[in-house]
Amino acid sequence: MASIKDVAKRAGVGVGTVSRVLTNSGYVAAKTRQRVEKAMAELEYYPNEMARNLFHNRTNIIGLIIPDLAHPFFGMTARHIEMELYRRGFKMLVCNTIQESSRESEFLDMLRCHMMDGIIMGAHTIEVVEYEKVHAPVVGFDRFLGEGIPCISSDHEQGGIIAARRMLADNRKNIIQLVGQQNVKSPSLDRHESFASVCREEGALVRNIIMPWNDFDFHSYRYLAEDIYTEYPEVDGLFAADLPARACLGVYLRHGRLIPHDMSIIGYDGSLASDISPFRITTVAQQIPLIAKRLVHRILLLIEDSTESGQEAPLAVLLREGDTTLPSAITASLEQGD
Amino acid sequence: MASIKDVAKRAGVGVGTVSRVLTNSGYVAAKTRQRVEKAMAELEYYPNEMARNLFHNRTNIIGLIIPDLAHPFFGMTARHIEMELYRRGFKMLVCNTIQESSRESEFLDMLRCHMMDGIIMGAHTIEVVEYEKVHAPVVGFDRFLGEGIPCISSDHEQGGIIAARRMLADNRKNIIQLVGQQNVKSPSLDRHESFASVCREEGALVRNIIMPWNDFDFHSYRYLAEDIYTEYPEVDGLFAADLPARACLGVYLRHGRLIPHDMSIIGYDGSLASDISPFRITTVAQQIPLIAKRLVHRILLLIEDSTESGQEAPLAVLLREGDTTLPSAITASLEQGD
DNA sequence: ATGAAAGCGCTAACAT
DNA sequence: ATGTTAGCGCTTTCAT
Repeated sequence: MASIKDVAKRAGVGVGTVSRVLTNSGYVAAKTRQRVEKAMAELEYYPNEMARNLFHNRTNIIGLIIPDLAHPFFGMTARHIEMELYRRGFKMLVCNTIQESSRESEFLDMLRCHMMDGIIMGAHTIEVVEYEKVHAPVVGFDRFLGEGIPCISSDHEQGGIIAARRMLADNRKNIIQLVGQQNVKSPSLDRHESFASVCREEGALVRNIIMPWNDFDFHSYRYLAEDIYTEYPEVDGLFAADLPARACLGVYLRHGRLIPHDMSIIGYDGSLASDISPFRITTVAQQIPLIAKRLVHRILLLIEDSTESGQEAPLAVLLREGDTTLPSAITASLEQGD
Repeated sequence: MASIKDVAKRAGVGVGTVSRVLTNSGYVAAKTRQRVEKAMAELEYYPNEMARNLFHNRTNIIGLIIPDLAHPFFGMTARHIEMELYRRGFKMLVCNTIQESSRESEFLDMLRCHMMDGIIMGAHTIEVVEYEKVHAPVVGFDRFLGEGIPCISSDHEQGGIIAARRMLADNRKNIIQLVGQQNVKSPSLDRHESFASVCREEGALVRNIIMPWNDFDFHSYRYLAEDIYTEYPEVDGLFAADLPARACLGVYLRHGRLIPHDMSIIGYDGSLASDISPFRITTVAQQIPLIAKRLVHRILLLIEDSTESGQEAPLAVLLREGDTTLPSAITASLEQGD
């Protein structure tokens, strides 16, 4: 592999000159530049990034820690983050934690080792304490990492309210809400409280069911849905993340429930899992491209100026109508006091 | 940030000694080691990976180029590749090409710049020629990159045959097959030929419909499915990748077709998109974890010894029964000459 | 305008 | 057993 020295020798100049044409800095005579460029081409020279990184103390790599790339929501988020990073001249290194907190820790160590310039942290595994000690750029994605650490997330409280209103518009009274494990402090949990309280204010019954695991195996969701059906066949409203919502949809349908006539199902996230056929799930959609943009914006800001701080307003979520809530005509008539 | 020099100074030793305790090599007295370790702890020292990389001429980073992380098949594949790489002490840098060939090229340049130790190439954008000139470890995922470059893929020819047999077992005669754009040479295209020829041997009619784009927008699939229904309402068999298969499922159902009674649908890939509720799609599943293992194995082999070559046998695919083909009892009776 | 040289942080060979 | 030193390939002063 040709190095800068080889190029310099071949062009009959010093390495400094080669470096100057490489970086387009300082003075270099037009014909010297030509000679250097010719030498580069002939040697198929590519500047060694590792050496440059060492010098600049920067890799232009951002780490992304998420639970699981195979989950539709995280896959889509990762995709948008990568595109946004690319637009800004950065690359993305991914870490799937798959529920192993050791992985999260090791990835953090890589940050301390200057392997990455910063980390976007979207998994829900280890303790928050660790992060306060990492003296390097970190931004949380749906996760509170400590006082000084920015956190980007959707307005989940509003999300719960939107879901509740939609549920009430369908006149549902006997509602189940599926709640994920709460091992860490995440703003996304806010939706459960706001959902329940809005529903209850209107006199509906809301039961919270905690999902016992934390991985994203669709089969587990199916079993859970089956259990729920067995225990609560009379339920008329269900609020859950897109994937478990879909599992419930399948089970209740199979047991003969007419959806949306007998029962409304509202998903959360707005991932591909809600938008697929047959039966689009009515869902509270997060604005994934926007989330990605904010995350990237924030982490790069932090890299430029590590004193940057300050939280920002959560991002709006949007109700997306599907086939699992009553068509608007019916809903409207209900509201007029059906 | 503390460097090795700081540690050496604080421990009252030379940098060589510090390096020796760091790498566990050479001789170092027990109590010297202790002093060094104490100094490291006090300074919160983390060895600088960039410097190490420069010295070893290795980053332990593997690049993954794929069309789109948000696509269920690629998201799942990326997840397994990352896990496998991690197990072997490597990290994964991702590039979504999103149909932009410039992205593929730029990523390739990063390989030449020693930013990565190797690349797993699974996108379908630029010309093959470029790859023959990259003098660095590359392995293709479902893509032929040239003579010397290993390619890992499923046995797609067999996949087509399996799908065809299953279709025929349901006694289907009027079949549509959805075919992706063929901008590059990919073994995955083999399934279309084998599928069609097996079906035709048995006297079934097979129409190929080329999908006009190359991105993975579910809405586009839905429109296409609608067009297909309009033009071919009488079709009784459909073979397509999981996502378009699902789009067709939705459209045909909505138009009142009974599935699987009136019509069989067989997907391809075995991604989450086939396994979700309601209606599991009968699909020819690729063994994604195994593919990931092979890809990683291959690329690491190539890194150890760049003369490594030789193709390997394609990976078996598995039929996974779902709700879009006839239940086996009915199928069996058909086979006995119903 | 250009060459020489110092240094980024680390490792490994070479002294002692 | 340990300190010293020469690179790894690049960038950036600092002379000239």
